[in-house]
Amino acid sequence: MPAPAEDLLMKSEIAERLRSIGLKATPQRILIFQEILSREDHPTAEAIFSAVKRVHPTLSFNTVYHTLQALTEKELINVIRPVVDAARYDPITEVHGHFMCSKCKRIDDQLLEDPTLKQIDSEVKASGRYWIAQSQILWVGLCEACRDESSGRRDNGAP
Amino acid sequence: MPAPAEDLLMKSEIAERLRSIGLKATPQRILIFQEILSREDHPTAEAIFSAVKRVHPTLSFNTVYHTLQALTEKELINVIRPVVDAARYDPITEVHGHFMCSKCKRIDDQLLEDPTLKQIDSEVKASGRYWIAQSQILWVGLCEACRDESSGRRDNGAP
DNA sequence: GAGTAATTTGGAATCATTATCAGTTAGTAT
DNA sequence: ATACTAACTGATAATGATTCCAAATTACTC
Repeated sequence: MPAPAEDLLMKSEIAERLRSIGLKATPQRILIFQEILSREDHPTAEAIFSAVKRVHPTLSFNTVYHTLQALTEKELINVIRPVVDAARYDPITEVHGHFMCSKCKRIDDQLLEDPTLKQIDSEVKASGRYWIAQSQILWVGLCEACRDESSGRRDNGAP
Repeated sequence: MPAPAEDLLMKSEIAERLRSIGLKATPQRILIFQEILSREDHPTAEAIFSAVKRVHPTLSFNTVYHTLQALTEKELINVIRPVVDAARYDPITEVHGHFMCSKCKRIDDQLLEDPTLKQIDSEVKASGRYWIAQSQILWVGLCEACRDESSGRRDNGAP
């Protein structure tokens, strides 16, 4: 069973996408971008680094950082800054919320059915008082598994 | 002209509030809590530290951190983790959004007139899949002043 | 194919935050 | 009032994430 076409962009397509926004299509960048696009688990820079390093052993951590910065700046990916822990990266660039479990550090997408989030976002953007580059909506707490596990005690995710 | 009563809690009231949630009312904590309550500029731990240090010179940075953690945990204050930079603290604990200028680092409250934010928040909380401890809604971009200043160039607040 | 500006790399530096631990203190019981 | 104890403070050190630096390399343009 072949992977759905939209799930996996070919290297050449990714290269083209990088060039189109004025970034050089280096092998490192292509691999890093491909890695992010293939994941739904909101990986950290560290996680992306170790995944890509497996196929490109000379990759430096610094390159991952720079690439993530560049991609974020060009709005090809989205960055999440959780209340605790390192930044996470997300291939979905349209406005949506996230839930982070402060215990297991998992981040889930929080795609509400109704379009309220998007409405609020465009409302603020339309207010014109600011030029908005990024929106982040984040809930922090305990996921079902961690909540059951630690019944009684509560970790509220304070810094 | 005396300061409005609600603007400035007396030391004894603050002490009482600390004790009521099981925290010792030490002079350091009272001063730190008082400082946060008096400010609307979402100060960093560092900023709180240097303000309180002026009236209590032996205060350590560590104590500020611990106190902020304790107050956040008990939900007496709110913590904001911006996309860039250090954590900010906010005396307003009810759900509201924030806007952060990625250039001058200022954070403004984003109190939308309609109750949509609160609605979304209770919706997610009510969904029951998670135990929510904290909600954070953050827009990052350029404030009016910084936008005008840097006409043409755009800083999108990437990490 | 050569030139050039962007990119990669590794190491070191910085910044925010957390841990350790001995000494001190607030709140309580005597 | 005094003593007790758990909680708190403060100095220092450690950690973890992110950024800076400068030299070597490489993708893209002509």
